[in-house]
Amino acid sequence: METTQDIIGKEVSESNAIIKKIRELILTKQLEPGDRLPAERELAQKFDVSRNQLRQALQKLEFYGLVKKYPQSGTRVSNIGVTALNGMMSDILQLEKPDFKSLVETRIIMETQAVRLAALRRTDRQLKEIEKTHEAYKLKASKGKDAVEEDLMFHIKIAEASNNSVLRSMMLIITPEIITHFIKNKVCDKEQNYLLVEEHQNIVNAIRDKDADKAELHLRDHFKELYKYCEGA
Amino acid sequence: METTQDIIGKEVSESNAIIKKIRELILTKQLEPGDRLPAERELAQKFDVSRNQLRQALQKLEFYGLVKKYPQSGTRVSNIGVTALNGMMSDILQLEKPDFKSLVETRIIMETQAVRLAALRRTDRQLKEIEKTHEAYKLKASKGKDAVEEDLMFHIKIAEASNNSVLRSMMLIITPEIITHFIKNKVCDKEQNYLLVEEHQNIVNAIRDKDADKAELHLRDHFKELYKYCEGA
DNA sequence: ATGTTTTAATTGGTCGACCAATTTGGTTCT
DNA sequence: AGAACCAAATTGGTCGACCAATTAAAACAT
Repeated sequence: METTQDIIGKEVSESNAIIKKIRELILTKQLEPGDRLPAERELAQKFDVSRNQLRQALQKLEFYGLVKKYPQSGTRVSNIGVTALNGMMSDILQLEKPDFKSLVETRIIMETQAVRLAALRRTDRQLKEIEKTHEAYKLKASKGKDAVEEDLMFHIKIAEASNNSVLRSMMLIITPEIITHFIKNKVCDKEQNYLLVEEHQNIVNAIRDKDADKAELHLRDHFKELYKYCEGA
Repeated sequence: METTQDIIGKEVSESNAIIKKIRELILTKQLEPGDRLPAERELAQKFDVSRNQLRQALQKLEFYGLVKKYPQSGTRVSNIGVTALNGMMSDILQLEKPDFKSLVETRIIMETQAVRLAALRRTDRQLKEIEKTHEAYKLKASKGKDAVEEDLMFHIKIAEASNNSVLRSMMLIITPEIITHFIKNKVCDKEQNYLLVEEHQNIVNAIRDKDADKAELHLRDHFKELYKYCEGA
């Protein structure tokens, strides 16, 4: 990240330099999938960097699942083959800060499916949660106030009800950035709030009735404006 | 994250305890959105934990965009409202290790859309990349070898060609876990490889022709088996 | 009074030393 | 010879001290 990708910031370039060196070790067969990496102190010295910098690089690699640390034992290269390791490391080195359009686009993609799953799999408990956040949104909106966060929480609860842990995590990751952008740019059109409330209600009803098609339909409807905005951004 | 979520492992419970305390500060208005957090040393002492443990918790919060660090200056709570902060923190505390079914399901969701975008937006350069990885896959498969990683790299290149940075990042995050699982469980059915090669070729062709519908169709076809497997898992 | 410069205190980041768990090789006992 | 065990060395994790950048207040000049 910032937020999503790099976690750190200042020393990201240093991290990347270290990752490049590790990739080189793999490409030259000095290090193979499944191998134990040299000890952190040793590697740090070999690369002529501080152990902290090395650890940050390893953390990034672990985040992307390319290495796995075993406390008090060692760090192992994931056993996923040289091709994948090399390819993914190269990809990671090129990661860029996510643009807002991509963010929204991805959110729409994930959520149109999440809402289907939610309709099919939601528990009663989860339905109640959704209804609760919907009530909170209605309340705020009826007062003519900004309700961006309540809106997003509503959608997060839907992702939760999809009972897909990965989908849920990913919604969590991208949501704050979207909220921030909305608040910054004052996108929230308060006049339309009464309309959005109705759309939310339609979605809630569809999920209650376990009607996946209807749920997806209403969600797409709900996202029409957002999609337009996102295209323009 | 164990890979995706938690980054650390051992002290994850300690991190969560700290996050709970921070959430409490927010709920009791001792800390409001946009505020500067107390200094790390100060907070650590207040919570009676080491500064390291506190920093790990903050790192997790920053990853999810709930907090932003400003070097040599301070850490600020994201300006996204109490409702969202409280809700998301509670969600983060409940994050679980992703199950394989969710992983594959999410991958299918993302990629069926990614392939559409790739067909529409791919550059010539990206088309070439896709073809290159396809060739690598063909080669390996024709030798009757496992080609799980080459397969996944092919799909990663498609995600790249979607020119959606978020989609790309997320594919990168979930791919290694999928590869690992496949290799472990020897899912790779070598006999079907020639079939998969043809399916890949169809997808490549559709992307080359910039035919989004056809691309999606062939991808869905390609995923049929995978989907069945995932349902059973 | 006001605007500018200096200075002291506070910040998150970094470093090297230390810790406990794990591994490993040798030693001993059977 | 083989198995069980123990101790020394190696591991990633943790801690407290230090660093440079930032900030805010105090001192000064106008």
